[in-house]
Amino acid sequence: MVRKSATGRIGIADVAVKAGVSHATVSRVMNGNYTVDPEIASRVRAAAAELKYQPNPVGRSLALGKTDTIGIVVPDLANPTFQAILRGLSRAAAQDGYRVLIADSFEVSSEEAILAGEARRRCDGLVLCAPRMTDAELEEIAPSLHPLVLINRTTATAGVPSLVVDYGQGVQDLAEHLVELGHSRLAFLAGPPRSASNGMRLQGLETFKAAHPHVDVTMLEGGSDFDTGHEAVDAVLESGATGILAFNDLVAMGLMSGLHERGIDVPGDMSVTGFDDIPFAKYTTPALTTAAVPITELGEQAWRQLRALIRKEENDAPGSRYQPRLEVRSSSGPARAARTAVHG
Amino acid sequence: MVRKSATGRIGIADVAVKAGVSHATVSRVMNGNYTVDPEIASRVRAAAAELKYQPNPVGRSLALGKTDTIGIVVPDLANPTFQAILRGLSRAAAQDGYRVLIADSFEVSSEEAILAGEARRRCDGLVLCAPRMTDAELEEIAPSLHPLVLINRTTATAGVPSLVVDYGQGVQDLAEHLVELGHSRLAFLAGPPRSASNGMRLQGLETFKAAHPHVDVTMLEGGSDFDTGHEAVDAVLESGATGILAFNDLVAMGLMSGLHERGIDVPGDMSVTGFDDIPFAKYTTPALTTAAVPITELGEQAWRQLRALIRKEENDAPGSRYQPRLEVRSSSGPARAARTAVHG
DNA sequence: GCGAACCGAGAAAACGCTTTCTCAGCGGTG
DNA sequence: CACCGCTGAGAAAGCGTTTTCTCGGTTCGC
Repeated sequence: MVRKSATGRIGIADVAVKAGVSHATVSRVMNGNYTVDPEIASRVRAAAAELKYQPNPVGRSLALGKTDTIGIVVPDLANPTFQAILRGLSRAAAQDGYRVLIADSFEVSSEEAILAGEARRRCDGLVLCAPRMTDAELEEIAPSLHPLVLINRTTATAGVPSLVVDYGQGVQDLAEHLVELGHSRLAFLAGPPRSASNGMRLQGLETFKAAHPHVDVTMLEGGSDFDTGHEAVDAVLESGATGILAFNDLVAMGLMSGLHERGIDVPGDMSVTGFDDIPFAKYTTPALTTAAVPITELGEQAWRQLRALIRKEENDAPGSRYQPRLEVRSSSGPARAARTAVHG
Repeated sequence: MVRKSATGRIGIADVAVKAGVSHATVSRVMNGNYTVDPEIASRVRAAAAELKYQPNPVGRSLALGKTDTIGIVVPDLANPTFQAILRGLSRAAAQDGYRVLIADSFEVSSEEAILAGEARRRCDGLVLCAPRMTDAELEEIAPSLHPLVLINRTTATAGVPSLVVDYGQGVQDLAEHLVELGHSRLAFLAGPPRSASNGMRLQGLETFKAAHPHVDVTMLEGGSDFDTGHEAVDAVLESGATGILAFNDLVAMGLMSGLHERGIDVPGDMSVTGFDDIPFAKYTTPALTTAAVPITELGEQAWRQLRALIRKEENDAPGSRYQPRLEVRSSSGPARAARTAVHG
């Protein structure tokens, strides 16, 4: 009997009729506008409660010009790193009454820009993790995406904060660690060729090589998941390296699993390091030496920055750089020669 | 110069002016309504392209009464199981042009209903994973949430498909497996007390106990994460059990890590099983024996069911039941006594 | 050659809400 | 007692679309 015509749901008009006031007044009451007579206000509230009225968010959004929703574009929802960013973001945003719309580009770089645009139009702001997109493309779409926060990328576009993890430094720390353990032949099991964070790692390795001319660093092609690591066993063995820097923890885990199948002992015969310190890294056997990134915090921070943009606040910290922390566990150990020396 | 007044973005009106037609005609062209003169249509398209016009989804949603978005409520975004459901759902929905809005209830049961309602109002449909909500509460809100798909719960409300994993059967299979290995003292490291899926496991165990009166099954309190498992080491040891059924893989991993610290050999001294077969289960050491659930597929299926509801199609399969598949790996092995017997 | 059916496009209504505008009604003041 | 300012609530104008309604202009049939 209270059913409204079109949508079948109860609207502001129904409450207005029931309370014997105009719908404008209902709106005022619902939004805590205190210019309404207390007596009428309570009558409206009673009517709303009785009808279980809940304002339609779409109508509200149109009128207010905001959706109380933010979007996030990720390249792969199966990757624990992005899951953690999403979690941190979602949690922080929820505390301020915002919801999160997700868009997974499934590692297809051509989708990234389109998804970003679509998501942005439905939301009040966007967090973009688009490692495959070219710089030129990013530069082109960034202005239309504002308010925008970038993860692991930077742009010349003004007013776009960047949250970037210093992968270069992290990989250097890991390499230093392996060298200190006596490894002189390293191999880097790279990530996806056009990935931005892979580029940062490569740069870090260049710096490292310059500082350690006597250390041999082989570059191996790779990817970003378990399987990549697992399939890389042959290439890794061929390289003759005894210290392996895997693109990330997933790749490292895949590699360790493959090495195990071949009967190669980690860290006895070979040391393996990962990157990210995903929650599972400490539960592998041997526990994975890695570079820990405060990734959930990064998601939270992304929300802070985005919120500042949405509220048009002065943002004193337009972006930040995260230093990975070396997490030494048991997947890395003394190199064969060094170990023999110690034992002898 | 082309900037519109209020929102600052280009609207249909700008295109209309530029093309010298009414905004109704622009709308017709944009929606592929062929009652428009081809010459005019191309003029409109040119204007739209030049202005980079993109229809405002909020306005569209209001007019069309749909948002092309679905919502999902999960109890914990940190849990790989829900991450996998989300991924499968998101992927399947994306293929049909739908986006996913997420709502994390952070295991707070009182939030589940509220979040569900809020999310639903912004979307065309909802997938609900609300293990803590009481049956009564679920029954009460279900009608207002339609189109709705439930995960691991059922309801008497008509037209609400349920996708449920047969945890009862799974835990029975695991218990049988342990018994076959010679274990006669088992312990169940339970999940969150009010969790629906925990209840299903308990029921399964009752059935198991009835069939195996000679087997001793100790019930231990627990939770659903790493830490729970890690902290349960003492209780597990006290129970005297040699075969441990952990609530899920996360708990099993935490437990194994704790046992390892105590120098207890798995599976030599004790067998441990998990549940879910999360991607990391096969990379633990020893690799985890578990009950595999086709969880990504479950997310996909949730979308299928929801889509049928949204499109008001006849739905011949209102819900389905998933049988876990026993995945025997190396965390389970012969019981001490049995093993000795074998060796002797 | 005239009315009927038709076609294409503008005008206007609708979607559900917020907010400005407007105007009764009231109390206070000179 | 007339005027003014103020309060509180209804009317109406958006917000940006889609879609129905309407109507001038053709075209067709007889």
